[in-house]
Amino acid sequence: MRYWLMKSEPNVYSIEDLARQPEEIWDGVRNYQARNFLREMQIGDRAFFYHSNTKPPGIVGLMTILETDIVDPSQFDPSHKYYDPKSPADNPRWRTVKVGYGETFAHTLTLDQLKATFSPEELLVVKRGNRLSVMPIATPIAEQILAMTQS
DNA sequence: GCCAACGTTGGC
DNA sequence: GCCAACGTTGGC
Repeated sequence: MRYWLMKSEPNVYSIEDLARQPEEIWDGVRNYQARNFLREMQIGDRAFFYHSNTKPPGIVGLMTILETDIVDPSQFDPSHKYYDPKSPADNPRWRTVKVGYGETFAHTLTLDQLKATFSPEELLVVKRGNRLSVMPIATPIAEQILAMTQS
C-alpha cells in the first residue's frame, strides 16, 4: 500500500464535495508526469486530499483508491474544460482512478506547517514551484503526516 | 493581480 | 533537436 498526494482547488472540487458523493472519478489531470503517477496507483492505496489556490493551502483529508486504469471521460467531451481533441479514441491519452472518501481531518495541515516539518526531498509539495497535481509520498513521511493530524 | 516555475507547441 | 512564445499552476 502506497501513499499519494492529490491536489484540487476547493472552489472547483473540494473534500466536502467528495464527502457528499463519496466515490468519484478523479478527472482532469492533463500532465504526463502526474498521469504516470496515477498509472502506478493500486486499489487500496491512500491519497491525501490537498486544497490548492485557497487560504490556507494544505492537506485536508484522506482518500482511498477504489479503482484504477479508468479512461478519463472528460477528454472526449468537447464541451468540457479538459477536452483533449488530440487524444485518440482508440488509445486514450488520459487514464485516471476512482477515489473514495476517507476522512476530513479536524484541522488542515497547512502548507506552512508542512514546510516547517519536511524538506522538499521528503515531501514534494513543499518544494517551491512544484505544480504536479499528483505526487507520491514515502510511507514514513505519510505516517508522520497522519500523526500530525491527531494533535 | 502578480509572477516564478514550469510544461507545451510549433517554426525552423 | 533547438528554442521562443505562449499557457498553466498555484503561492502570495
